[in-house]
Amino acid sequence: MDEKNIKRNEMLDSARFLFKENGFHKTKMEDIALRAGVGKGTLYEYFRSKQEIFDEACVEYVKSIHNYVKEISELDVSFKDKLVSLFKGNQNGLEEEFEKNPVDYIMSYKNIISEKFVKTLFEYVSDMNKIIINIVEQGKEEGIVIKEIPSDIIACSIVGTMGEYFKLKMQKKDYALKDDDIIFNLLYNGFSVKKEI
Amino acid sequence: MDEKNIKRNEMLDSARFLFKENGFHKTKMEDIALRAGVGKGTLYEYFRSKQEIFDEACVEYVKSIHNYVKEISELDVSFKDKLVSLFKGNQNGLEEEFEKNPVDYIMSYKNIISEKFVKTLFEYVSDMNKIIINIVEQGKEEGIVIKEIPSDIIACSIVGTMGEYFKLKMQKKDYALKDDDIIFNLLYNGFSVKKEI
Amino acid sequence: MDEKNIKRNEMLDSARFLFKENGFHKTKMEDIALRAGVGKGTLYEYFRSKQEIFDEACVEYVKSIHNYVKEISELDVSFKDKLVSLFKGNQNGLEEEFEKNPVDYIMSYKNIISEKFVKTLFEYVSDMNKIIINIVEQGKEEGIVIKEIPSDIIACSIVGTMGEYFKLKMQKKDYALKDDDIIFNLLYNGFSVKKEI
Amino acid sequence: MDEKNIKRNEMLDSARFLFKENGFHKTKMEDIALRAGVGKGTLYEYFRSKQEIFDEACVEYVKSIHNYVKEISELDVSFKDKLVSLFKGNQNGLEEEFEKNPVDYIMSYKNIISEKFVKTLFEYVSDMNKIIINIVEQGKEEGIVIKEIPSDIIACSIVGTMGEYFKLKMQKKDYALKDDDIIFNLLYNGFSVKKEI
DNA sequence: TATGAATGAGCATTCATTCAT
DNA sequence: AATGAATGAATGCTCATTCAT
Repeated sequence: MDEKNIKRNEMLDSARFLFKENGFHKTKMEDIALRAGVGKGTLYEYFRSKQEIFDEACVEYVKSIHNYVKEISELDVSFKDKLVSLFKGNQNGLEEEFEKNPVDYIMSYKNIISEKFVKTLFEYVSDMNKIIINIVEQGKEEGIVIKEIPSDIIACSIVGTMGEYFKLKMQKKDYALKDDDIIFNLLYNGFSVKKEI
Repeated sequence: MDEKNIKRNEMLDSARFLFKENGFHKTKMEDIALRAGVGKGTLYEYFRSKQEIFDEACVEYVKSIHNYVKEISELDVSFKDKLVSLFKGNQNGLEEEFEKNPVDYIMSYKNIISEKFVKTLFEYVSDMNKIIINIVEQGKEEGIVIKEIPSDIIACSIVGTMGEYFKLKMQKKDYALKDDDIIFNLLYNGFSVKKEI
Repeated sequence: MDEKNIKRNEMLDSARFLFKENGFHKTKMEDIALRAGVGKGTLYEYFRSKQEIFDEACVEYVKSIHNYVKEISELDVSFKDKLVSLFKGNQNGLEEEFEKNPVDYIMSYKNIISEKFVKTLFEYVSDMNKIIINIVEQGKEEGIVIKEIPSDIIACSIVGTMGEYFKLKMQKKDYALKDDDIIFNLLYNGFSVKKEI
Repeated sequence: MDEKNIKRNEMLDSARFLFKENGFHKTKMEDIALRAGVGKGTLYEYFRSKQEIFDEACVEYVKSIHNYVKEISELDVSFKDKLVSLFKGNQNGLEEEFEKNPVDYIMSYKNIISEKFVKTLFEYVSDMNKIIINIVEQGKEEGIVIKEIPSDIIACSIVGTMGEYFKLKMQKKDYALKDDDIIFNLLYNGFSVKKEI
């Protein structure tokens, strides 16, 4: 039965790769089967339809990000360390997964993912938001984050900046590690010139 | 000739609406024609193919954002006012346009948009990035933005935060105008508690 | 009213040229109109349909061959001269018309020409056969053609040889006028070596 | 693999029948499939397109005539016997095949057959001409055919007469076997009255 | 259980024809 | 009378899915 699951995952991996590479409609069941090294009919022994494969692949994707964020949030470390960990995401083999914000990911597939899965996925995303907000609130408790700013807005800033920064990093050839420090400093202190007395 | 262009735009609008609503593959030429109030054949008098309609609609979309940003950048106002204007985008009927970052938009359609148009679109995006960076540099000249932080990283922060904030706003039922102030303050000063002497 | 007929013929000529060049299905009404220098709608002022244009063009073609043969048959000249005239057909601007035997022509279009016109055309062809047979019979009366051979079979030989000879001539670069004599001799005396006494 | 070829041929036969009966454009893929007793999609498992089916059917047709002629030419029999065999073609189930001269056949489809196949077909035809000319030259060697007449012109006469004679035979209800003798005599000795001494 | 040959619903596209100007 | 923009019926082809082996 475990062997069955291994095979299933191989198919799902083929599918994920091809969906990412060529999109849903340009990916044919035959391609998936070929890449997974099985017959076309076999796919239907493990999945009800192409749609189901796609749905599962999507859930898998969003789940992986969710788990990643959840794991970080549950570490017994400081707010700052959690923030750093979140930003390192793309250095752990998850790069390609993180190239797209989960919400944008879902939105771009909203006409392809089965309706009920869209709901599931948004639940994951909503949960992720809560987790991020929890991290922010840990920062407030630690006296690092200003209590007066609503946590959801701070989460916005963190997530948005993080996403754009990822994109920048990916295309930047002269990316330097110190850029990471700069981005943290930016989040902490903003970009305005501080008037010294 | 102008009349011809009006009709053309009506068709393009129908198409845009349906593509946005149902995606490329679920949108049939017949649907587009029906919604535009013309015959199926008429579409082919104005466009070579479904693909061409889609490409044009995409370009139109990215162009509209590009123009919006460009216009703001060319205003004879302060850095701060330009920033404010960028953030108001979604209050001018462009909301639905701005619901997605252009890069994510292009990426989500990268398997559908014709290759040559993907290139065109990325040129627009690249130009938009430059425009935003220019605005940041105006801020530096005005002595408002810290010169030591690379402008592209600041742009990241602005664009990313802006995007996420838009999403938050759209789903927030109790959105208050003061939230706008909060987000600006966040960008300017970050979220860290400032130690007073 | 005569002017009307001139225009009509211009359209028919365009059509004939294009049908011959590209075939029925690759010839669009728009092409015919364009070549005739009129609007697409105008074609429908003069003809009921594309089919009608095609039918008329075909009839015109077969009629032209029929008339050519008929005219020759009615000349007040000897059998031999009539035969020579028939063979000269392709030297009078009718070459391209004669490149195909009318029967083959009709057969190759039997699925395109309207049924009632196929009938008409075969009547023309049948009449042409009779005319050729009449010419052969004139030859018999003149004591030149052997009376014992059925005239229709002789007509076969003349028409078939003539057709193939035309094809040969068209592709032959070193065609010499004396070839014409050879072919006549062949028809008259066959190809067998004659045993002299 | 052989089974696959049998099926393929069944489809090709359906297609050939329908193309012959109704022409290329009036023959729908669905009709071909229906007649072959397979699904529409199956046709595309065996052929790339309707065009490919048509091309193959044409090649098959011209090939069959070519082979027929080639086989006769390679028999170890006299010139006369080869000629007789050629004229019997239509008594061996090839009738319907021979109803049209291959050149006329190709010409009538020149706008439908793929260009590269037209070339292939004309190569077959050209080869057939050479074969016929070889037969004529055998006749010369045997001392039966007059050496002074160019062989290609004699071939013209044979092929042309043969073609027309076939047509006549097909429509003749009172066709008699002795007609065959008459036609041979005609080819050998022509139609002119011979002056006896 | 695994397979891939067979299937046919579904859709983009073409082009003869119409009709308002 | 002449036009050409608008039309939609008609059809080739794709590919997810089935099922006999």
